[in-house]
Amino acid sequence: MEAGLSWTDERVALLRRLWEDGQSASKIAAQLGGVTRNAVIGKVHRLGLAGRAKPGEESQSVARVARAPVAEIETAIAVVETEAPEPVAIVSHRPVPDFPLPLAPAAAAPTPLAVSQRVTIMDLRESMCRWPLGDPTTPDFRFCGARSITGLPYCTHHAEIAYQPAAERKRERRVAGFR
DNA sequence: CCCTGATTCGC
DNA sequence: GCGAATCAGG
Repeated sequence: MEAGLSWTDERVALLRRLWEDGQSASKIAAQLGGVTRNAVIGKVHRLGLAGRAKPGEESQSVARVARAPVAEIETAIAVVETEAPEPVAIVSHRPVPDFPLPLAPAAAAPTPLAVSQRVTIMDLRESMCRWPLGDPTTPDFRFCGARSITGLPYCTHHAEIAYQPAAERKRERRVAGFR
C-alpha cells in the first residue's frame, strides 16, 4: 500500500520549507515518510538548494530561533493518518493495548529500566523503543523512547508485551471468549 | 557510536 | 530524476 510515494509538489514544498528551516535531512525524511535521508539530500541538491548554515558565518534569520515543535508533530501526525510510512507504521502493526497487561509472568518483575522517556517522532531514533503512548492523532502522542533491544523496535519492557509466547496468547484468546 | 551533509553512479 | 552506497567529517 502507498507504494507510489514520489516528489509531488506538496512533498517538495514541505522539503523546501523544512530544509530552509534548518531541519536535518534525516528528520525531514522522517516527516515526509517513505524516503531516506539520502533521498532527501539527493533531492535537495537536485533542487539546487544545498548547503545552508555556514559554520563561519550566518545569523540573519535568527529571529525564528524558538519555533514551536508543534508544527512538526502535526506534520508527523498527518502522515500517520494518511499514508503511515515506515517510521510510523509500527503504530498499527501491534494489536496489543498500550497499557501493561494484567497477566503475571511467573516472576512479576517488569524489568527495572529507566522507563518512560517519552519522545516525539522527532526525537525518536533507530535505537529507541517505538512503543506508542497515547493517541497518534493528538499532539501529546509520544513513543516510549527507552533504549531498544538490538534488532528489535522495542525496549525490553515493551518487547515482553509485544512478543508473547504463543501459549500465552492462546490462553488469553480463550479467556477473551474468541472461538 | 551517534550523527551530519556531499558525491558518485547504476538504474 | 532518483536514491543507495560511499565518502568525509563532527
